[in-house]
Amino acid sequence: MQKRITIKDIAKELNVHHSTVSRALRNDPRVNVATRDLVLKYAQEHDYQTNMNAVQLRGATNNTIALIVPNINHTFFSDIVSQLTNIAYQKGYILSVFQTNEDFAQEVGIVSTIIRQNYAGVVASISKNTTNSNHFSLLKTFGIPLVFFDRVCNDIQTPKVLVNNYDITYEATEYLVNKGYKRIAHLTGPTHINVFNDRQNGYIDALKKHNINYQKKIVIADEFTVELGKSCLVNLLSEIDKPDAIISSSILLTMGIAVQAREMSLQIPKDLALIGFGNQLVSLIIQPQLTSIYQSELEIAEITFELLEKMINKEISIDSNCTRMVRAGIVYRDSC
Amino acid sequence: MQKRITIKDIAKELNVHHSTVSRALRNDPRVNVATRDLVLKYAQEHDYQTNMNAVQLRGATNNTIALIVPNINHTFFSDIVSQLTNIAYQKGYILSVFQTNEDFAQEVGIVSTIIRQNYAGVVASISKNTTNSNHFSLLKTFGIPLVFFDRVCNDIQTPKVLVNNYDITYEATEYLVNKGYKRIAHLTGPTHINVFNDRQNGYIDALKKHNINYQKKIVIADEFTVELGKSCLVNLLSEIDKPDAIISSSILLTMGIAVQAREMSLQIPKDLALIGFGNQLVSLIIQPQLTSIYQSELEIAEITFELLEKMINKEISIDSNCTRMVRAGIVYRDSC
DNA sequence: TTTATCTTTGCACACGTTTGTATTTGAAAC
DNA sequence: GTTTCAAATACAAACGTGTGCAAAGATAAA
Repeated sequence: MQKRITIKDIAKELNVHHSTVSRALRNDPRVNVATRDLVLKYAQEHDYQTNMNAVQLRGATNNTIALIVPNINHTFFSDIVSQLTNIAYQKGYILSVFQTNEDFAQEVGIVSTIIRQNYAGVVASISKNTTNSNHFSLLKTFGIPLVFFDRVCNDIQTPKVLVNNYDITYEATEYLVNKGYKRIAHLTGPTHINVFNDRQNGYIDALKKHNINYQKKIVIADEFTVELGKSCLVNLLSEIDKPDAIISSSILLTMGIAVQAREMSLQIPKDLALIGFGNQLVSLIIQPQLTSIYQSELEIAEITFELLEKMINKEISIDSNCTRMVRAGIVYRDSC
Repeated sequence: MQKRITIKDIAKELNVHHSTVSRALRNDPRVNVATRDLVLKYAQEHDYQTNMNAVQLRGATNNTIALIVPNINHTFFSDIVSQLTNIAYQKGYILSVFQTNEDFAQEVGIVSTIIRQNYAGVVASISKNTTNSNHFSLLKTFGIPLVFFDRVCNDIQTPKVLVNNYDITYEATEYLVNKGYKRIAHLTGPTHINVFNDRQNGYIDALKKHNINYQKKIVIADEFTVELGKSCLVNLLSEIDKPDAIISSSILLTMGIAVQAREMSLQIPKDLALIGFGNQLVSLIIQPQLTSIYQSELEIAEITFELLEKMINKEISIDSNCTRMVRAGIVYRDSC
């Protein structure tokens, strides 16, 4: 392992001052073309790589954007990662992804790391166990642009990209009601997260509007797995007034329900209607194909990046509180 | 946005020298307990965050490990990400994930970024379009530990964690032969990648051993999508000697085949046997459930991290060329 | 030849932190 | 009161790069 080559090494070798080398490397017009080419050639041949720590120490920023997600395993988030990676790359940035694993302590640690390095900006969707937002406001304190998407901290003034979860759940519920289902259950996540709270309210309000008094059937799942989906269905069916339809907030829970229904020889949609958030491959693979709620990960990524880039370029303030809404939609298939 | 607080700010405020503050923050015994507590208290209250650029400029390394993957969307890789994130966190590191999107230029850019910052180490699986490994050897030049997993560059001396693709594909092929299938096709990826090359060789050798002369039915897919899987099956079935079994190298291709078969009213496994790499949720959801080849992402992640950590701690050389093999297995279900 | 103007290069300091060495302080020993 | 020693703190240099300013060198105008 050889020592890292620096601007001073090049300068010494070429008998010029290191400031000349510095300028040459950045195509400063103040340096003679001949010497510039000489420097560039030497740098190229000797694999010179800028030491960004030195550059950033002088106040410059990274060309790296940090993306914080709860769980990269969930299709929604991995799709966001993919889209955002591409957009960022096209715009000259590099995207660096961090997974909190739904763990508050890890989230705090990650934000801390991001602050200690000089990232250009941060895109985040918070963990289920995030109890306070001090670490995120710290980002703002240090002047690092922050955009939330999907799961957000409401008590912090920063741009947010949301999905119209209330509306779409209202619509989905109403759709089931109009199809004749009366005992509609809702399987969702912890309601201290805006996403699940909005969905629950949409569900409740839709039932209210249609004077259906079945609103107690809300099951809060603390984790999203197929197993939990299966046991949820078992529990729901063991009660006196079994549901005849379920709106599920997670694709894995939905799959659990579908699999369990199959194992119990329940017919979908005859015995049980099913409509789930997340329009992924499995929704098409499973029989019957599932009526699903889709969200455009591309659109979310685009808007999120657009806001972040504007913050980085000081076109909008770091304290801006603008909220952008992305519309979800329903893909009608055979499970209702 | 307030100015970032530094060690010197604290020093000035507390009327001590900044070197004392520096020592206090790192619990150096040479500083008085009283002043230490004073410093720590002040730092805490004013949200002091170490400027890692300054620290790293002096030669120190990050506590961050970079993970480079072709595509975070593929379950195999997102599982690796999850596992590796957890392991790294437990060991006091933070994992930062980069997606190359199977693009060589992006891969080069990412490696360059990693070098310019001072990452503690790199874990990588190369892109499909990686034509040379200069950028990776540059990592070694700069003394940054590198471990390859799954898809590797063979021409570079560094630890590698591989899956026994040859053996398992041989085994899978033999299994189909023993089940009575004679016209076994193989749907796989570009064979300049070790993974697909190994699988293809396992397939070919198994057929050879059993004197089956059907080895021309190898289809190289340049991308892994459901759509391509579907069209591949259409093409294969349009030929004279149609296959009666397929070994597929990608879960998405496998799904495409299964969906197309369903649409053409082909019975699996009666009309067509199917065995695919990747044992994921969809393999269980689809009917009939698929016989699949699984690889332990946890085991791969563990071994990879173990090797990387040893390199970081100088327990093994940065030029070590050790190769560790992880065993894949077959889950027997209903598609053969 | 002298003066003015422009091009090119060199110099020195700053960024925030760490660390070896020097200095100060205070107390104990003589 | 002076010396000795240890504890605590201050000083200074270094890491690699960028940049305002000064200086030198070259060219053109007078």
